[in-house]
Amino acid sequence: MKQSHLFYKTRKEVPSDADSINASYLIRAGFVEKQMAGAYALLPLGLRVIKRIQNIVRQEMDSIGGQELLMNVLQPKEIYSETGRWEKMEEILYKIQTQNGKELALGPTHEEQVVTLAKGVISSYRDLPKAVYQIQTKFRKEARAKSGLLRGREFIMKDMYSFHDGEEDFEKFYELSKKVYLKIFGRFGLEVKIVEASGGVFSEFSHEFQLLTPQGEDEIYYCNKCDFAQNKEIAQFKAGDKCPNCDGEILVSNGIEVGNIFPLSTTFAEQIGCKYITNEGKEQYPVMGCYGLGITRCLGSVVEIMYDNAKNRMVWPKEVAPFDIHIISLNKNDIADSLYERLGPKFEVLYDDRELSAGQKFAEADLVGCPIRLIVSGKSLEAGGIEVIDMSKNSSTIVPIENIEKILNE
RNA sequence: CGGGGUGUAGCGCAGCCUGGUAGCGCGCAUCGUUCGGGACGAUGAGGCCCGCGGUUCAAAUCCGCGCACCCCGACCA
Repeated sequence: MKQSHLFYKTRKEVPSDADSINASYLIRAGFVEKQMAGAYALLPLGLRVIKRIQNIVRQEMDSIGGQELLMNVLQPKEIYSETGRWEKMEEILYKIQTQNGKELALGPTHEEQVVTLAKGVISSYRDLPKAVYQIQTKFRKEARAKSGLLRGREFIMKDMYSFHDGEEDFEKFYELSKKVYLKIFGRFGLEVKIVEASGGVFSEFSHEFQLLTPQGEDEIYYCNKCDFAQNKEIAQFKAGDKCPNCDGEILVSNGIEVGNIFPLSTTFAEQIGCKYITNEGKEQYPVMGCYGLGITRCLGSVVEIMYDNAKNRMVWPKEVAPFDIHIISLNKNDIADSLYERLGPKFEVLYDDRELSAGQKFAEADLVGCPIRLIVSGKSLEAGGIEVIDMSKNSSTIVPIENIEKILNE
């Protein structure tokens, strides 16, 4: 992508209604634009990061047997009739009507629909286990949207639902999902903690994936030695208490909930009447789990952790960067053009082909935040080639033009 | 939902108290000089002053009612 064509504009000043580091940065750098409280448009740069996040999630969900499908944003009131959640989730549901007065909600989550779909698919223990997921925009009527992309009224979420023949099989899958979630967040460059939490309107308990950071809204109590961690909602501790599982000490931190998984038992299946015949010929309800992961929230979280506010500089983790490589030519020259032609097909490349001052190009490049920067200038050519900067290490080397691919592939 | 604050050019703001030609910075356009860390000069374009109603010869400015946004709470997969 030539930067002169890119649909974006960086800003020197942040809109005064930006309420968080992630919103300030993402707007300033031209990744998102705010439509209203809790609703952000993804501009090309932001969407590139989102797509990479989504693809990592897809890969990992597929790796444990998940199958992608896409359910509906429009949910007729009737699908809630057996679960009673039309009333229970009253405060969160955006309700609308068709031209005939039929009542609908904009989907905040999809247990009702997925179980209804499963009724048509699962009739024997031979049909189990099954796991389906979708990546979709969800709508929740937040009383107070805030923290930029971290708490929106409209946000992209991955939600997976699994169906099992018995608790034992469910538990195996549930534990597997924890591992794969940690792997996913690791690929985003995020170190998260698994935290015990309440189940809300879903189940008795749940597990949250919390990114410990002062910017988070949640309060987490965790052990400094072992894996013990609980959400404030259920924690009976205070800072300095002894860990119940080892001789460690309980610490407190804020956290951003980037994922949340719930054991649903057979509750929804029973309510909606989804059953199958076991290998002993008996009717049984499948044991279910649901597995949420906030896609747009992850975008915001990566920024909260990685953005250097003092230097106005971002370095995206390699796997989610909007572009792999940023070519910056400081003087209009054919060498940079041909380098772009060469690398373009092999990498995701952003090429700053504009005629601007070096300072302005560098300042904007710091905002875009590509992990690798290639500088083509009179100075670099005199020194023998292209300057290659690994932004995460801040290391710079001059590489002869013909060796560029070799270096980049390392 | 309760308390507080703010709405003026694409963005950041001043002007409002004390009514009288709508301003500054960034960004944008043209020209020239610059050219390895958001350069400089000159010229120029760009406005439903949040909306509706009221007071007044005259309203961005005063009064009333809405709406939106932000902050602090309450709530929250």
